[in-house]
Amino acid sequence: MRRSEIRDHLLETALRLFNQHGYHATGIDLIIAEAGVAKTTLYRHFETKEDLILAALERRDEEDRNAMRAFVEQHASDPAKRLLTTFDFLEASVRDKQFRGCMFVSAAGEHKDTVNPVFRAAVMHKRLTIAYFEELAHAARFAEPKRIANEINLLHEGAMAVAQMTRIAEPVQQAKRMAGHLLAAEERSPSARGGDAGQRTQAS
Amino acid sequence: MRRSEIRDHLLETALRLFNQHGYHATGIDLIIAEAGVAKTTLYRHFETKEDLILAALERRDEEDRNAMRAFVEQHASDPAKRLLTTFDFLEASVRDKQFRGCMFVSAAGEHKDTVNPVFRAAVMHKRLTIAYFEELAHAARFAEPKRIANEINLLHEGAMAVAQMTRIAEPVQQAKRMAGHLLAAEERSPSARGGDAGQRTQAS
DNA sequence: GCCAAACGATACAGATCGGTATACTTCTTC
DNA sequence: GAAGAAGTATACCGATCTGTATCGTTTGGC
Repeated sequence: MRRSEIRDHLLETALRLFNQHGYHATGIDLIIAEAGVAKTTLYRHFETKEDLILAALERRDEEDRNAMRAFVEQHASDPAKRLLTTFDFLEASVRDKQFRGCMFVSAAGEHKDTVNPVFRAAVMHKRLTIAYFEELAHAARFAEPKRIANEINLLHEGAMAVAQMTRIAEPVQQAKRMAGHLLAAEERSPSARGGDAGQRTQAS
Repeated sequence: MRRSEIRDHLLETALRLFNQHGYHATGIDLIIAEAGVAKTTLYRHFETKEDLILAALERRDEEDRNAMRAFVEQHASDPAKRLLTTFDFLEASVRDKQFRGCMFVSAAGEHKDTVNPVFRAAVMHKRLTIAYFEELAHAARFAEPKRIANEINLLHEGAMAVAQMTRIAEPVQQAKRMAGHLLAAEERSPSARGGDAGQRTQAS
């Protein structure tokens, strides 16, 4: 393993274990054992465990948001449909055997102080995710893109929380249907009524 | 303090600390120090820390659901409106200075194994909460009370998750508005169109 | 009022925690 | 190929973890 890869390998191992067991329950000794690395090496790359957690969350944040962008852009072209396609991406994440709930919600749940850097990193991820939703809502010419983005985000959070408990993907599909109904009733700028299914009757 | 009160006092103290710092981060030594009790006493009432967590969650489960029932029955009489009133109860919980997210979601987040008793206790709480929503949805004569209950629950979970990060109550109000729009479009048994605002135009 | 149970206080056990120190080896780079 | 950075392995540090043992004191029920 090349030296520059060790840091990446450590981050991947740490992310996997944090996801499996949580942050407090995952000790440094377990991380280095699973990564096959000496403790000295870990502490050469990360000053403290908290630094490792922060680096892992930053990595996961970028990965997640990039993956969602790529998925959505590939599976839908109409901006309004893209908002709904975010749920398809979420469904794929939830269907993963390794899914155990949102790592950022869990991070905030284990570091509840609002000034804690881990808590703040979790909040930042959610802010950036909402910003993407708003970008899509704006492109879809919804009258209130900020509110739409917050509603989509709330449905995402709800679906993930329910799926964390039930370990099934159905809540995500339900959230998508709910989002579809809500968006269909929203006002949009006239030039947005392009080729997509704008009006929807009460018959589903 | 009478002997029978010690157990209650321990549970209340543990619940407060679990809510403040999380489950792993709250040590037995802190709990007994805050409760002003000897370690021997705690272990006479609870065999292990996990037993303490389970007893605390059971207590919280009953308290929460009883409080929600009482609040809803007091603030609304129409069953359909009662479904929306559950969000008012949630808003009051979130506005509490001590709110740091749903304790059951956090419990499941720190004990992710589905066979873990703590995880199962969290799941049980959610199941019972959904059962109450279904009871209300049935009384309101919605065509699909199970689906309605799951949708209301998903909005509750989403609102709590967002509020856990933002520490504001606005997401709960937003979830209530979303629930109102969704319920207004739902089919209901004819005899349910009593004195409530059954049909709602697209103008909010 | 007696007795047993429960309490408080403290010390301790054994494990694990995050993090450091040391000494030796391997790799990269000039 | 020499030098220095980065790796491994291991021992160790002090703190903290859950849980137990000991012992004297308090208390409630008969």
